[in-house]
Parts: sequence; structure tokens; C-alpha cells
Amino acid sequence: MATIRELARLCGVSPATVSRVFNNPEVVNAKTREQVLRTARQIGYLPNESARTLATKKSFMVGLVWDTDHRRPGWRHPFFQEILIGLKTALSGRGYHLLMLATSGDTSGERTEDAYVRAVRRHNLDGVVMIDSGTWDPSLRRLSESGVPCVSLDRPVQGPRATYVTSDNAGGARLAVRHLHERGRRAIATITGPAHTRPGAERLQGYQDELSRLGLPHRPGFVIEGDFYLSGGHAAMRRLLEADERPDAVFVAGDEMAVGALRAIGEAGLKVPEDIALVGFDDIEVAALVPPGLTTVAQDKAGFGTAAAEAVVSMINGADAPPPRILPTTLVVRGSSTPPL
Amino acid sequence: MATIRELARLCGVSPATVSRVFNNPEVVNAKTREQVLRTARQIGYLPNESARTLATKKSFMVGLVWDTDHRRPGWRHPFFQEILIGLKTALSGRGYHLLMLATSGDTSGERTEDAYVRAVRRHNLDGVVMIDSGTWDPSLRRLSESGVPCVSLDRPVQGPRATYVTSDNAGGARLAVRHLHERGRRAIATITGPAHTRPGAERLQGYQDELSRLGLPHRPGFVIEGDFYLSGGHAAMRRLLEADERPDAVFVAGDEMAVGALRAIGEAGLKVPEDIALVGFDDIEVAALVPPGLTTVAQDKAGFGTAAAEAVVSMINGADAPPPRILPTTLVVRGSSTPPL
DNA sequence: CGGTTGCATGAAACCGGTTACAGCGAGATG
DNA sequence: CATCTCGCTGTAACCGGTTTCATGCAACCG
Repeated sequence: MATIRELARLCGVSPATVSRVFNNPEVVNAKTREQVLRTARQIGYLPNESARTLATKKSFMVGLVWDTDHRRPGWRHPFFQEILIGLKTALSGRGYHLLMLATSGDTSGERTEDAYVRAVRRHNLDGVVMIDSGTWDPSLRRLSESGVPCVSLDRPVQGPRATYVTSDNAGGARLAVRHLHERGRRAIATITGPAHTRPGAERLQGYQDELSRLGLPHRPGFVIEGDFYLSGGHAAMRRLLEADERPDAVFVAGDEMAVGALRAIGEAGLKVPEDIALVGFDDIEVAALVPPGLTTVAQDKAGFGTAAAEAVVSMINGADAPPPRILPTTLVVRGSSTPPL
Repeated sequence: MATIRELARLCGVSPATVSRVFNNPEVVNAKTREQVLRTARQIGYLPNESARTLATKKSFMVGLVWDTDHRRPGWRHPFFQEILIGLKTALSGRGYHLLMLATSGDTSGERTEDAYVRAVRRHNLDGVVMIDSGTWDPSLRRLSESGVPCVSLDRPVQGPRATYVTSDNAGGARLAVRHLHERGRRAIATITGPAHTRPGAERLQGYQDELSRLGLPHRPGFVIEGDFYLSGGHAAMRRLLEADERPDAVFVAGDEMAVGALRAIGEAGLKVPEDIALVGFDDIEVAALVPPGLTTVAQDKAGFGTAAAEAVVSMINGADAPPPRILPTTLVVRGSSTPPL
């Protein structure tokens, strides 16, 4: 395996010069530079990143914190794949690699508490991106407060060099309610996400705001808390159907719950959209596939990854933590909310 | 940032001894060992992995080769998320991290050919796992032949330390056909994957084998090649429906195609399973969600990740390349194949 | 009691880069 | 002509670990 000294010897120059050819090409004489590059290609020289990291304390690696513990709810984040692709593409375009960090559950023995912080320090990671796992253990807080550039998805973070990326949840919810109103619906209920989650709370807020703006009444029985999962949506819908007053439309704060709701409506012998119109949130793959097609508020999944990459790289380059990035949401109209009525 | 020399000084021992405490605890005197460990905890000493990698040439990192180039079809492998979770969990349980490698498309300039091989050498990666991207460019071949432990998913590889993991595609296809036969179907067609892909070819083979075993006729018009995607399944199903002889059951070699087929059947005014029974392959999330529920041959997605991790780690530890691992498939019966008939 | 054995440790080289600093020759300047 | 400047390059220390080899020391043995 060719080393820098070997290459230097072959070219009759010092290792320092070779190093400069790769890191500071402009300071070295054009002729020597060309010769070094040519010889490097010939002998297949590749700089050793470990040595480079050791010397510079820059690893050009960003850690991904993503809790895949099966006992916790977060591991199957619905967009994970798309976010990941966006993230990886944007990062590698900027010269950074993505290292998937072991989760707290994995490290055996001793206090697993600061597993992330330790991984970051051990590997000289330049920054960290964390995907909201639904649970927010203290070690994540310590991570964001430890000073490494840190971007969180869907969850506000504090820390000297920390920021977050999220969707315009409230705005999306307002879009959904307005759309249902335009379609002639007036008794609009909602199935929310868990109140303690940020997206859950914000989407509920947007729903309520838009109801007020439209002059529609707020009925307490029309707000049911779900859990973002299929079964929760199913159960919540059943509760809505059992109540005295039946809504003619429901804004469901997550597509997976919406599919559950769809099923509950079918089981009750009712039809979508004739009896009840439905609008979901997220635009996961299934939304387009399940009959009659789920109208939904789409999140910009690839945008999450890109925005996170941008933010973390800018902080790595010394910039201050940028303000939180709120990605716009868009309404995708499908069968579950189309006329009649 | 505490270094090994600092810790050594504090304990009144040499750096060598400290190093031994962490790597070879048994050779060092119990009393000094305890003292070193205690002091290490106090000052928060963490060994620097870059330095360690530089010295030992072991990085405890495994590269993941996964082409996310959007111009290529492979980037949205349906199980990616589940495979990844299995892989990451199994790897970190064995002390390895997972590094997502930049794809050929990302590296700018010069010959991007050997981007992977170079990344492996630069970062001293101990091994590599590659997810079949549908395209098999020569650089992957060079990678597997370069001698690093290498595990491929769904695609046979050659190389001194290379092996692969795949599902029992033929067996799964036989299960599907047998099931349809048991349900009373006799005119069983198939929509295949692309013939040049391994799973595509194997599933077709299984279909044909089982047809023969059951004494059912092979009708050429009953075999339509699809592309593993929704639109391909839709188009293929339409061709089947337009033909003179209509099948009463179809084995569709991929769930996504099956959903497309389902839709085509609906558009033709026919019903599943009354007019045509359907069995898919994969068991993706949608299969359970789309009415009437898609009977399908399930692959062991988490098993892929675990098996890949096991194989790559065993080779890293010096073992010979293990034989290819064929994961069993199981039939999941849902509405699309239930009686009547 | 001299010699062997074995355990625990230290000294120093090494892994493969980066970089502060110094030096050198050529051309410009007073 | 002496001096200054500037562009280019080399020397050597350093990053933070690991590992070979040598050694001090105590116990053990004949």
C-alpha cells in the first residue's frame, strides 16, 4: 500500500510537498504538481483517511443517530428511506460520509447513557443528524449540548451549534381543513397524533385555527387523539363513528392512521368519500395505492435530508446555527375527498 | 481531550500499559488495571479510533454499497429499511459500525469507476455489504475481487472472500403455485420479474417446476415479463386480460406489481379473488393494507440484514467465505386468494 | 546460591498523514 | 551591489494510539 513518503521518494520531493499537492494545490509549482499527480495515479496512491483524521481532527464523517430499538416506537419512521437518501446524497455531494451510529441499546455493559457522545468523540465525527425517534432520552440532549454541530429532524433542540428541520405542520393542517370546507364539508373532525409530539400538537393547532377562521364550531367530541399508527387510527375512527354526532369529514394527522380510519369506516358500512371525506398527512406510498386514493398533505421527504445536510455542513464550516428550517407542505388531492356532496 | 499518555502519566505507568488495559486486559496486573480503568473513567478518557485504526489497520467499520442514483431503478429497494435495521443491529451487536458509501454518481471528476474500492482502502474498511441495485457495474466486480470481505444481497458474487444472501425464490414461487392449486385454481398465469435479474429468473423457474409437478399445462401466453414496479404489473395484467384465454389465478413475482395487477383487474370490471386469485411475492407493507389483502410469499427481511452481518463479520475474523445463504420464504394468506371457487 | 522461568512493565519505533517554520534561489528594488 | 520580497520546497515535530523487544524482579528449582 503506497504511502505518502514512498510517493515523495519516487517524485524526488518531500512528503510535505506531496501533501500540499492534494490539500493546497495552488501553492505548489505547476510542474511538480503535475508530476506528483501523474505518479500518484500510476502507483495508485490513496491518502489514508485515518492518518489524515488523526492529524487534522476532521473526519469528513457525519453521524446518524436513529434509534432502531424495536421496543421503541420510532424505529419505523415512515419516511426514513427517503430522508436517508436525500441526506446521503446531499452529504456526499459535499464530501461527507454518513456513519450510522450504534444505539444505546446496543452497547453492552457499563452505562450506555452517552453512547452517542462517545461515538462522536471516538471517531472525530464532524457533525450529527438525529431522526426523531419519538423518545427523547437525556443522552440526546447531552449530545446536542456537547457542542458538535447537530441537526434534528422534527424536534426542536437546544445547544450552541444545534438546529432542526421540520415541516409546516400547522400550515398543512390548515390546508387540509380548508380543502374539506371547499368541498362542502362542515362537520370536520380530526384524529390527532400524540399530544406530546411536536408534529401532533402543531397539526392540531392548525386544524383549530382554520376552523376558527372559517367560522366553524369547535366540538370537543370531534378531536380524538391517536398514536400515528394504523391500529390507533382504526380505534379513533370507531370512537368517532359511535358518537351521537357523526362528522362528514375527518382530518387524520398521519396517513397510516388514515388507512386505519378508512378501514373502520368500511367496516361500519359507510363509504369514503360519499359518507365521510378523509384527508391524511405525510403522503406515504400507500396513500396512492389504497382505494379510493387518500387525499393527503405531502411532506417534502427528500427536502428533509437535503436541508439537514445543508445545515450540518454549514455549521461544520464554522457558521452559527441557522434558524430552524420549516419545509412547506402541499396538498395532494385523491379520491378520499373528491365530490360528490 | 484526554490522550493515552496523559492517562498514563496520571497513573504513573507507561502508555503501553494503558493500551494493554484496554486491548489485552488479562496480561496486566489486576491492581494497575483497576487503577487505570478508574482514572480513565474519572477524566473521561476515550481511545481515539482514528489513531487506533492507523496503527492496527482495523477500522471496525463496514461499508454499505447502495446505489441511490435516481436515474437507476434500484434505489428504492422495497425492503431497504428493514434490511438496514437488521444489518445495523447485527453489526453493532458485533462491534462494527456501518458507513454509507458515496455512489459512483457522487464522486466528481476523474474516473469514478473505482469509487467504492477507493473508499474501502482510504477508510480501512474491514468489509462491505452491497445491496443489489439492479445494475451491476464493473466496479462492484472489482470490489468483490479486491479481496475485502464482501457480502452481496440477492446477487451472486465471485471473489476470494465474497458470498451472498438471498431468499429461496424458487421455493417461494412453488409455495404460491401450490397454494393456488389447492384453492382450486387450474389456469395459473404468472407475471415475472425481469429475466436478467436473479430473483426474477428463479421465481419463474419455481413457477414452472410446480406447474409440472402438479401436471398443469404450460401455456406460453400465461407468462408475462414485468419489471417489479407498479406500472409494469398493471400493464402485464392488462395483457393477460386481453388474451383469448383468461387465467383464474396469477402468481405475481413482486408485491408492487401485484398491486398494479389488482388495479388492472378492478378496471376491467373483474373481482379478486372471485374472478381471479392473486399471490404476490415480498410481503411489503402495502400487501396487508390494500383490499382485499394480498396473499403473498414473505421474505425474511430482517434475516437478510442479520445473515449479511454474520457472514461479513465471520470473514473479517479470518474465516473462509461461507456458502451462499438461502433464506426460507413463507406464505402469508390474505383475501386475494381465499375461497370461494 | 547461580540459573531458569515467567510475569509485569517500559522504551522506542511505527502507522501515514499535516503543518509551522526555516531556508533557498531568483528577481526586484534602492 | 546589498537587501528585500516572493515563490517554492524541505525538515522535523506532531496527531494518539499499538506493538516488538528488552528488562527488572520475584519465585522456583536443583
